[in-house]
Amino acid sequence: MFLSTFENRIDKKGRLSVPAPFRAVLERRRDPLYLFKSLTEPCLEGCGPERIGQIVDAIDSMDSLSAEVATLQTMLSSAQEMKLDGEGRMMLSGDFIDFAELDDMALFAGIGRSFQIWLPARYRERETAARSRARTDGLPSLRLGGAHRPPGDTDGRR
Amino acid sequence: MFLSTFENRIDKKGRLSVPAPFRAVLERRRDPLYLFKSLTEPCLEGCGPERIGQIVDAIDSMDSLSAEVATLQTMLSSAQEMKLDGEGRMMLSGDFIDFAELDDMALFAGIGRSFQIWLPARYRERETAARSRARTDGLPSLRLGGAHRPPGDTDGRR
DNA sequence: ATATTTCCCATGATATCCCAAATAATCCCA
DNA sequence: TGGGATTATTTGGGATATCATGGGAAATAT
Repeated sequence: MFLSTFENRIDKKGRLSVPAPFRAVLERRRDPLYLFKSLTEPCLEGCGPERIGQIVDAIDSMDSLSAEVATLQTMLSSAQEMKLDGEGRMMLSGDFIDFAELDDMALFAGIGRSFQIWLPARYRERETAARSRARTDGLPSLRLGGAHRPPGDTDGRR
Repeated sequence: MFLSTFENRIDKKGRLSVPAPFRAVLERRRDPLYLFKSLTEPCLEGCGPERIGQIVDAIDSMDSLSAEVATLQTMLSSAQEMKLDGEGRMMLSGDFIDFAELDDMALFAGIGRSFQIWLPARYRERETAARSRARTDGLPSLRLGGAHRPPGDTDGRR
């Protein structure tokens, strides 16, 4: 799972360290890292191959003429497999830098099965907005059930 | 179950002992400990992996454009898996310390399936406020044996 | 040839490990 | 029941390892 946030520097050669905990998630499965442009927000998304596969499968199962398919294809066509150097750094293409409007710092935000890369200031704005929404609107309805498991269920989920 | 309150010192390296009874709860299941910033209050929340997994799964099953997803992502992005040293201590990041406005003492308050970490003075304020509310407004309706929530109950608990 | 990328090693900051001291809780026997 | 001993737990500090970062040199491409 990709969790937590990390803020790393983009050096003058354009290199950016992938946070060690995120690398560990990928290396445990010997997975390469893919980055692509978010469809909905000015940030980059990072994930392993299984998520890319899910998108491919979703496209295959849809009407190939639909607008949704065109949208998903946009994600795939922006995706790059990132190669990391010996120290776990990647080089961001100018296209990626421009899209996320990054300058010399990048903020990695883990969201479970994937993570995002943001301009730090922009991420913080968004976080503040989410927190004030949570205070006024309440928390999202999560079926944080737990209460209904039958006795003996030891909950093997991760 | 996480119960009772404990007050421990944050040493100058930023280390904080997790109360032994709380560690016992996690170790019995061989669960790691996760901390994240509360969405609504100036405190940290601690839990095991099952709650994190519920959030991850909820995100995957929701409309990824909704505000609720952004809120849940904020929770995950603030979550960290805490590694404990041989003595059962964790290192609090500066972000966590700032968010909960902790200085050199931290109060752990067990609330069943999770616990909270507060600045001790702030926790006590809150506790007395809650007690006086209970006297003036009456008790919230408690329905023990809660296995019977009707479908659609959104479960505002945290 | 010139610019860019990749590889390699150095460095400082910070987290982790390991052992020891201090404090608090528990036990046991009178 | 009391008090001393034993154990569990918390706290402290030094040594070690990890990680982000920076820069030079080699390799690759333009």
